[in-house]
Amino acid sequence: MGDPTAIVTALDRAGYRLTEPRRSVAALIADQDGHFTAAELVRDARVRQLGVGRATIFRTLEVLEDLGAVERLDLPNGEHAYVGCEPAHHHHVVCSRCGRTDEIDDEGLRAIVLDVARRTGYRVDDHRLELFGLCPACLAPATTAAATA
Amino acid sequence: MGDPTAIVTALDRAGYRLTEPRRSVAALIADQDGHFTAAELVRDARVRQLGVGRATIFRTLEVLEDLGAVERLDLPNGEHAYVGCEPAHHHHVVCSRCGRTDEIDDEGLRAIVLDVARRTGYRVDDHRLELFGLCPACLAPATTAAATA
DNA sequence: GCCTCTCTTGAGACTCAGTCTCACATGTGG
DNA sequence: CCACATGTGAGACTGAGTCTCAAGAGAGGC
Repeated sequence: MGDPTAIVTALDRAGYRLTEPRRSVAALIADQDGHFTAAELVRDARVRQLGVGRATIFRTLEVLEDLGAVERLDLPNGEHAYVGCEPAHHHHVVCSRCGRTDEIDDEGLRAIVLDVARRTGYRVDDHRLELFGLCPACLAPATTAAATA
Repeated sequence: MGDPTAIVTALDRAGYRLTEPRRSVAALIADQDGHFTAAELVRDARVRQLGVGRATIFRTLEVLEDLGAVERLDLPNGEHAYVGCEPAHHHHVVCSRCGRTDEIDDEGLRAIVLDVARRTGYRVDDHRLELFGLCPACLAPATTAAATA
C-alpha cells in the first residue's frame, strides 16, 4: 500500500480541488508497482468499487502528467504506460518482465544532445530516453537457472 | 518521388512475395518526407486509388519494421509514426514542425547504458532515444523573425 | 453552519487506431 | 501453365482515449 500524499499535495498546491475521485485515483496510483496503464487503473477502480468513472481517470492522469507527478512511458509493444515519480527531469529503466521501473538521471545525455545539435544543426528542445531490460530481481532466477542448466 | 527499390529488395531478400499491394506501399513510403503515420499511408493510398486495403498497409508496415526497413517512433503527442531508414541500429532527431527526421548514431549512448546497468543492476537489453526540436530549415525563419522583432 | 459559484464528475456516445476473420486472389517454384 | 502456399480486401470487431452535458460537490465567504 503506497502513500498517495505526495500526489494529493501536488494537486492541492497547483490549485486543483481535492475531490474524492482524485483522492481515489491517487490511492490507486500509489498502490501500483512499477508502471501501469490507464486501463489497469480503470479495472482496479472497478474492482474496488470506487465509483470513479473512466473519463475521470484519464483526466486525472492528464493533470498529474502536467504536474510531473506521473510520467508517461511508451512501452516497446506500443502501449502507453505511466509511472509515478518525482517531478524532475529524468528517465527510466523498465523491467520487461515485472514492470518495475527505476529512475536514472540525465547525466551524460546532455553531452549527446549537444553533440547531435552541433552536427545536425537542429535545435533540440526535448528528448526521451527509455531503457528496457531485466531488473536485478528478475535477473537472479534467470542466471541461477542458466548456471544450473 | 522517392525510390522504393530498397524496400522492395529488402522484402524480396527476406523471402516475402513481391506482390502488387506491397509495391504500392513501398512506393507510398518512399514518397513520404520525414515521418508518417499508418493513417497517412491509408489516406494516400485511397487518394491515389491504389486499391490497397487498410489491413494490408498495417501488415506491410509490420513486416517492414521487422526487416528494419522502417522504424517506429513514438511522437511526444502519443501518436505512432514511422520513418523509412537504413536497417542498422540508430536513433532519430525529429523536427516538431515539419516532421523531418535525421538519423543519429549510437555514439556515446553505449557508455550511458553501461553506466546505468552498473549502477542499477539491471541487464539492459534494449533502449530507445528520440530527440525532438526544430530542424535547420524550420529554425532559419524563426531566428530571422526573432532578430527582426 | 450553510450558500453560492465554479470546477469536477459519471454515463455513455463517439472516434479512431489497430487486429482479426475468411472467402477469394495471386505470386512463384516446379 | 498449374497447384498451392502466401497474401489480400472488406468489413466486423476491440479497446484506448475524447467529448458532451446534466448533475454533483469542493471551497471560500458570510
